[in-house]
Formats: sequence, C-alpha cells, structure tokens
Amino acid sequence: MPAAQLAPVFAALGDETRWQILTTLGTAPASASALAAGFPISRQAIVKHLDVLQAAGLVEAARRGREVRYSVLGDRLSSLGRDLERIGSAWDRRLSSIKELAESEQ
Amino acid sequence: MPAAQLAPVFAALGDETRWQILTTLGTAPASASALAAGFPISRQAIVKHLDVLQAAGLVEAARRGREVRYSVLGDRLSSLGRDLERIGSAWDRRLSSIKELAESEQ
DNA sequence: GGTTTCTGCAACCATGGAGTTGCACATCAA
DNA sequence: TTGATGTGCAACTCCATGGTTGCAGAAACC
Repeated sequence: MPAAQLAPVFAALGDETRWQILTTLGTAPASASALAAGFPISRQAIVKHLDVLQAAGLVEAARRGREVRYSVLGDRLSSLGRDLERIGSAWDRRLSSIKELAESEQ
Repeated sequence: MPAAQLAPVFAALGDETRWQILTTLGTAPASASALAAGFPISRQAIVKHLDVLQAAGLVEAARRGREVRYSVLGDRLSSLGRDLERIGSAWDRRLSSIKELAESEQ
C-alpha cells in the first residue's frame, strides 16, 4: 500500500520555482548560492525550497568545504512515477468494471 | 517537452484530503454531498477540492438530474506517472555521465 | 402544493508558505 | 590577518488556500 504519504511529496513538487530548481539540478549539481544567481529570488528563498525538496527525498545535500552541493535524486522521481502509473491504471480498471456491471444490469 | 506545467497538477495532488477524495472516487463515482458524508469537513470544502481536481484534469463531473457525479480520471494519473518516470531517469542518466566524466578527469 | 435534497454563490476567518532583510559564523585565498 | 565568499538563523510581511457559515435556487418525492 504505497499510496500513503504521497501527498507531502506532491506538495513539494507543486511549486513552479521548485520545478525550475529541480530541472536546473537535473543538469548538474549546484550550491544554493550558485542556484540563486540564476533565479530572480533571494538565496534564502532558494535554501527554503531546497529544504522542502530534501525533506521530500527529491534532493540530497553534500557538504564540500564551505559550500553545500545539492544533487537531484532521479530514481526517487522515477519510482514515484511508477507508483502513480500503477494507481491510475488500477482506478481505471475498477471503474470500467463498474461501468460494465451497470450496463449489464440496465 | 512535457515537463512544463506539471507543477499545477502536483499542487492539486499535494493535499492529503484531496488524495482521500481521489481514492474514494477511485472506488466508485460519487456526488459532492455523498462524499461529504464520509469526511469530517463541510460539503462546500469538498466542492472546492473537487473544483481544484477538475481544473487539474484529474476528475470529471457529470450532471445527472439535480446531482453532479464526479469520476476520477485514472488515465490522466497514469500518463503523469509515465512523464515523471521519464524525467527522473533522464536526470539519472545525465548525472551519472557527469560523474563518470569527473572520475576520468581526476 | 409542500417538503426534502442537492447544488451554487458569497462573505468571512485563520493558517501556512513563499518571499524578504539583516546579521553572525565559517572557510578559503591574498 | 584581512577580505571575500558561502552558509545558517531569525524575524517579519503578504497573500493564497483550506476551512467555515448562511442563504437562495432547482430538482425530486410525498
């Protein structure tokens, strides 16, 4: 039953800025300051977004000297995608069987 | 480039109550009033959630007499899942190639 | 017709979250 | 040592959103 606790992860994905951060990190790992240089918002705002993404397990942080380098976790997104696909097709199967039942009872 | 405009859909999915509504509708279609009977919140709150889900294309509404019956759109969730899976594995491929490059340059 | 049962609209409240600024602390380079 | 760069912490503002209540209108049932 992996359908539980999906909402927090989707909440993390449900922000346009966060998606831009993710796609940027999908290109190459980067620090919060480096990211902030390419965005119209403050470094602190970027850090907050990174915290959210990290809490959702979509990003990992690695300290290297005085800087913290963030990398995207693509496999997490992939497995999430597979979960979604499974759930969606399960719904479809169930609803189509209900439909058939209704039609046969008509 | 289907990576654009994903955030709004995930924003719709990023609410626990909305997930409960979706899974309930995944069992069988229902009206807002019928749904509200099974939730600790008002019918109006349910209606607002259904509006959000409908705007995200995750649910469809069909008027039947005086009631409006909502059904979940499983194929939408499935295709969303496939998109996610694709994006995530693309990130993984790119990052692992960067890693190899860094190691060979070491 | 009268009553019940749905839906629809509007106003309202309160919390969370996205963003800001300011400052202190740590690390690297000169 | 000094300066530059990067991070961490805290307080603050603003508005989107999840929730409420109240009432009016339409459809079904008696």
